[in-house]
Amino acid sequence: MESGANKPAVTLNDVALAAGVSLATASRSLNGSARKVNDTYRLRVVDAAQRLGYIPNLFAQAVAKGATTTVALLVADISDPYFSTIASGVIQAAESAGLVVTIAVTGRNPERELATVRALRGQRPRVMILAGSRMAGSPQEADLRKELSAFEENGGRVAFISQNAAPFATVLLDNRGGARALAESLVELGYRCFAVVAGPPTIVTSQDRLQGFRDGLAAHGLDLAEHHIAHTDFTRDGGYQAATDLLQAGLDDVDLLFAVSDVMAMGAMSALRDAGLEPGRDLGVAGYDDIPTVRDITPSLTTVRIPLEEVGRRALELAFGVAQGQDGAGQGGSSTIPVVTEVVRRDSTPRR
Amino acid sequence: MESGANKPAVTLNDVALAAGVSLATASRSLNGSARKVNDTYRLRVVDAAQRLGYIPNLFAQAVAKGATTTVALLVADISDPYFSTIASGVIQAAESAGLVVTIAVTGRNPERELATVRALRGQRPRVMILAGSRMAGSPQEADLRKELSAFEENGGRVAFISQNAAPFATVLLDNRGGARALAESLVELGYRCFAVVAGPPTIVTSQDRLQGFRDGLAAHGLDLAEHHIAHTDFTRDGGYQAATDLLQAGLDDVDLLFAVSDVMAMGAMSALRDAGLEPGRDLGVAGYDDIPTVRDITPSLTTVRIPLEEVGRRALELAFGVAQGQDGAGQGGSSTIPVVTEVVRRDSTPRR
DNA sequence: GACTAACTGGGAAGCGCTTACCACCAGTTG
DNA sequence: CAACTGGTGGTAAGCGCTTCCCAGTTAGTC
Repeated sequence: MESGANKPAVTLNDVALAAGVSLATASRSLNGSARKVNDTYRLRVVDAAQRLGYIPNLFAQAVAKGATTTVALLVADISDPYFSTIASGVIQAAESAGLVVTIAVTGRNPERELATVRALRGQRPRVMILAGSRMAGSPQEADLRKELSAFEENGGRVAFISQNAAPFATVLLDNRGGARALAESLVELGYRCFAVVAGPPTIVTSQDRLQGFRDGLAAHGLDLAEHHIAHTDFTRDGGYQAATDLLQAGLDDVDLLFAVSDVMAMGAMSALRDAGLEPGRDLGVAGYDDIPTVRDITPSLTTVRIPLEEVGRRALELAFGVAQGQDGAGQGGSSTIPVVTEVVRRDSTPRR
Repeated sequence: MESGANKPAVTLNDVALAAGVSLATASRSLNGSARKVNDTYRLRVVDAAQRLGYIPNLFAQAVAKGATTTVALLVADISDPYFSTIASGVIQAAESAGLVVTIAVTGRNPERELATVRALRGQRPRVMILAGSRMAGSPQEADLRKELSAFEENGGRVAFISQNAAPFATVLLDNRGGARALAESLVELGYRCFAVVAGPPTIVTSQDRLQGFRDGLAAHGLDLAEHHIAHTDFTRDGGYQAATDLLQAGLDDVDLLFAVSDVMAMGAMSALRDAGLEPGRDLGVAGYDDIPTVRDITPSLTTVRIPLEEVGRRALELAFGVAQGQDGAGQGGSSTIPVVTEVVRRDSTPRR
């Protein structure tokens, strides 16, 4: 049954016919071709296209030109403000460059990520941007790398948003440095005993932030007790759960709780409250990322600011970036843009 | 200079050659074609594809088949949790159906929206989902409608996520009813004098929520004073600004502030605080949407729950939905799915 | 004024893939 | 055993578009 009546879409051919010119001329008139077309013809074509409601078939163009206008973005979870803010930046930059963005979700699952990259390759995007990918020692890591290299060899560009991703262009997030700076500034505020809500041990982002935090404490001769670290999902609920666990295990002497992401920090704060502790008053709390909402919560959250939208924009620019010298064999170039990270002190960490 | 060295991607032809079969056989072996292929051949092809790292070119497939596997999603602002949560739902549903999602941002600008729909049409997506679109009396409205109808006539499907969008399939958000229910439950809690942070007057969503709220009050013989309504952007900053303005104009007798979206409510709460008022204690506050964060803020926000992820999923299902009877001329069918909306009472509105 | 140069249409090949359509080969069947 | 089926490869014609290449025209040049 279906809906029937599918009037096929208007094609360039229809336009050429209507304008009484050849296909070639029509094509040349409608998109910035190098070739000039007599104004008389051009106008006739443009007019016909207008009248018929012609819309060029991007796919056909892509096939004919052998190049697309697509940018693929892989994120762990688009409903997470961290990623959606980055996505916003990518989309902004892409749209202003006339590119279309395709978003895929990997759910922080290496297997899924690999599969997604494969599938996305079928779209022959100009650029693939991977955010929230870890390149940790997962078994799929090598495959991923191979897949991406192959993609680059076919002329694609890859950009990571990450703390390090050796052979690919990367917008470098200095998670370790940021966490370290945070730790130091907390110590300076008078905090002395810390607990951490960390992500899954395999996630490099979490590892780095944890390690950086440790480094910062160590610089002041302070230590982070192993039993004051809880590993959990990189989500609000994970944060809640981990904080609850920590609380149960005993947090008596702890005066500051650091969650390795803002989203987790928010969950943790709720857990504290549910346990009768007031964040900021009974216990300092700090996060990481500076997602938009955390300045509006109470107490406003001390965190490490990453200019997320900018990161998204930069990633795209980087991918198209400077001619990478290093020509010859694939290896698009492992250029890198560092991103300035900054500790933002708010009400959740009053001076002690 | 560029990067040179672009080993062209492996094509089906290469695979066919390597497997020593014809192009047709290769094609038939690699994707569920109706035709059967001798196992001997099939395995040879599959094996060759594997070895060469063949990845089918989606665009070429699309051109050849005349049908794509793309879903286009238009949102006002992807970094807004409202939209990113919906997007998450759409992406989930799409991926499990083997479809790829393309996201475009309209910034709540009708002109941009129209342009985007046009551009997206070039992708010949199977479905276009429009969220946060208003179909209010904007001058572009007719054009949009025409564009979308044309899209449907060419075999595309359109789904709106909205409060009403006459000629297209719609996941119906009962903004009016939700706001009305909210108002009534607030009255029941003892609130008597209200102020509203509304969106731009042209946005239907805002109009409806405002009107519904009014209706709810009216049902109890209460009124909403004109000077207790502030119109502003549909953003956190808009909410902050509007609340500040209201405060300045005098809010003495008001005991509840309703913001027509949670994001705005969050901004408004910050404004209240900055003015020395404690939300929930000095003044009740309510929002709309139930975005994930609002249960974690303090005080947790009373709001109207929309199952956003589900809405996204539903939108996609609806678009593919039931054979729409109504065949014949275009008009994919203006079927509709209502979404259950529910008042969630939290700490920002203690009983008075 | 003959000859070259510079333009600009159009024809047609081809991008990577699907899918009629045809051919061929067993395997029936009376 | 001839005519006939059903099944399965291959051939080739597209899908909508770009672009190479050729040819015709006009403009320049000595």
